Amino acid sequence: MVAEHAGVSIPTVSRVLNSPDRVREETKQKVLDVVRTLGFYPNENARRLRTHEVQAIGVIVPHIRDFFFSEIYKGMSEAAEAAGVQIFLHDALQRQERLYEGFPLLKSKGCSGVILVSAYVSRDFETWMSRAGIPVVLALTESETGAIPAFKVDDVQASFDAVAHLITRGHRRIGIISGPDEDPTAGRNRLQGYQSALRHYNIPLDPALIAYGAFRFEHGYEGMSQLLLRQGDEPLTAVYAVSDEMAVGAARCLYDRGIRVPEDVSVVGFDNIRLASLVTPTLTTVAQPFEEIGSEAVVTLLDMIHQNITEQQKGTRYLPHRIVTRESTRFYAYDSS
Amino acid sequence: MVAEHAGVSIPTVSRVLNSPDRVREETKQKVLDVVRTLGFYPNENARRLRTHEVQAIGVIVPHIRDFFFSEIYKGMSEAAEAAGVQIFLHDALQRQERLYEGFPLLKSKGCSGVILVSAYVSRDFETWMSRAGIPVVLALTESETGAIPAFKVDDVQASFDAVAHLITRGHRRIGIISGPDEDPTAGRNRLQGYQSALRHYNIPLDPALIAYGAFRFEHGYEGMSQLLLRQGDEPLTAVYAVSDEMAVGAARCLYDRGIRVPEDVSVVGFDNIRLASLVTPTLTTVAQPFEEIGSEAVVTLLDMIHQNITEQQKGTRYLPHRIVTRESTRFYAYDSS
DNA sequence: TCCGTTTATGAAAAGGATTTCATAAATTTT
DNA sequence: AAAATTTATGAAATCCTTTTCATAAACGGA
Repeated sequence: MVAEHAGVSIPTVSRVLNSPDRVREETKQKVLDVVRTLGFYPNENARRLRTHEVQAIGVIVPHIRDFFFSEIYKGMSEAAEAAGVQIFLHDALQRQERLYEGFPLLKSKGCSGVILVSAYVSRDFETWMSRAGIPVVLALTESETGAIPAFKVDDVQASFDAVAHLITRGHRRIGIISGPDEDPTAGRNRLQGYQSALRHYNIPLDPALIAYGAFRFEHGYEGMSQLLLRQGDEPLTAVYAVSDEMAVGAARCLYDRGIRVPEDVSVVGFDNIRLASLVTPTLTTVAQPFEEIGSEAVVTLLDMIHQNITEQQKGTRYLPHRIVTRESTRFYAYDSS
Repeated sequence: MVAEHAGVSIPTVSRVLNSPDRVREETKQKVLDVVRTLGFYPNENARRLRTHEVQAIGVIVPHIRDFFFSEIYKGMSEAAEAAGVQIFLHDALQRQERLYEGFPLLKSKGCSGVILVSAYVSRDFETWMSRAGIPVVLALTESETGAIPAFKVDDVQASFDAVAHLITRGHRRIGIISGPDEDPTAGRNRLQGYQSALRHYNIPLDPALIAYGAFRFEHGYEGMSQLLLRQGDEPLTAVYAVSDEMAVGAARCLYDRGIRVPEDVSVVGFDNIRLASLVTPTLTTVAQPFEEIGSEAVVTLLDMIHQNITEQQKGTRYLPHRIVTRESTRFYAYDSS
């Protein structure tokens, strides 16, 4: 080790860096000077080998290009850094098998635990994960059996609130562009919230006003154009898309057909990614607390690792969502003619 | 180490795991059985401490929320994975000192090299980097001295092309919302490209048509509103913003003032991030080959690491840009009155 | 059968920090 | 001023592997 420029022993340097009060002021300064001059940083591997600190956790995302990724990653990386833990990122590149591969891979790289973001967790997937023998926490998704700790918003309630936002502003003919029916989290749950809001306010459900898509711009566009074709005599006055990206796609579809947002049709999205406030009109949407979800997931995972358990807080914890009102929704006044 | 259940020595276990051909079949099986039974994984810290074979490189970004991050990261992670190398990400959270910290930090974590993305590299910064004693490659930026390998587009030429795109479509009064003047890469260079395009086509330079900003939506908005105030008797018919985000901000500013894009004013951006094709009108822009830049940077860095040199390919390599024509620009027909 | 190779394994060193323990120096107590 | 206590520091052990290096066993050739 180089810091013997200071003319002290190795342990003294270590003490200066770790427990500065246990060393004389004079020596401390001398050592710190050298440390600064040489730009010395202790070797993390050696230090962790000795201290048994956890060194890394893994994060698996289905697709790093998803807009919300950088939001949730921020929360995760801050929590990880605070705990002195390194994050290993694994991008599944939208391929299911790469999602699976991630677990043994990250484990072999030295990750003591894994956070799985957003991906749908089937029963099969769940047994696969448990076989990996490594603590897992879910973010933005949950497991069917509820055996794995998960952090997300209450999709049913959030969806209910989004639709209620429209209903309380006078809308009655409200379409939905939902996620894939196979996806329980962002698909079925959000559809269910939509349906129960309509029921709650005594508005008839019209299957023609339901479209499905896979969260992307194109799917929003396509879904919207289907809804327009199927809406029948009584045109819809509002659309709820279960992702901001789809909402923007839907808005574009309306724009292309000369239908104004929000004057003719109101649009609500889901996520509150940055995109929502950059488009024109800015998007009313359901805000997910991405950063908080990310940091909570990390904290919980680290707890699990330290206590050496695989299921400390079994089940899903719901974090608060909120409706962000922007330009894409407005009151609808029924024609009195 | 627990694997002495197998009745062999520690090095033998190590050999079974690392160079299986150097151990007798029988012993190998015995050891592997125990390894599987006990679910043994070698301690990564100890292994890395010994081998130095750390197989990791660091990536420093000024701000992970920048839209282009996920684009360039994709290229980097693919190249890194192909080489069997782990990426350690360091988000500077927009703070200059965290940018600096990144180098010793990543090094101490075992990174054998670092890619610095997008951040402006002053002379001071450059000496700091060299002091870290670790190979560095730049992406989307370059060093003043040109001593560090860098990958980016030719900003001057790209800028020239963007403005030429407008000029050849009949525009004469063209404003620019440039980057900060202190930023040579995306600031001065792009401004210079703008100026030389105007000169090349014999169009008078009007200082009133130059605004500055820091690449974000708000700065685009603000810059645009300044240009509108200053444009004088002969209103501008086109604006070139040196980032897509700023271009979207500028478009919003125009929208708010009832000026139509592209009917009244054409808008060109820079980057071709996904945002550009999601907004309405979709944005004509200068496409940067983010993925390629990312992967090239990784490949070069790995070369440098393996050859144990700090400056294999000194200087900047320019990758091809291209103009992507979308809805935000159109031909301008001069009033013949 | 004996000797030179090759092969399989173990003992010991190395890697770079932290931590324990012992000791020298400084400080306080009596 | 001597004894007792506290404080600052270094020597050596430790963390867990991998990697020489040495040695014993197995093998082949003459």
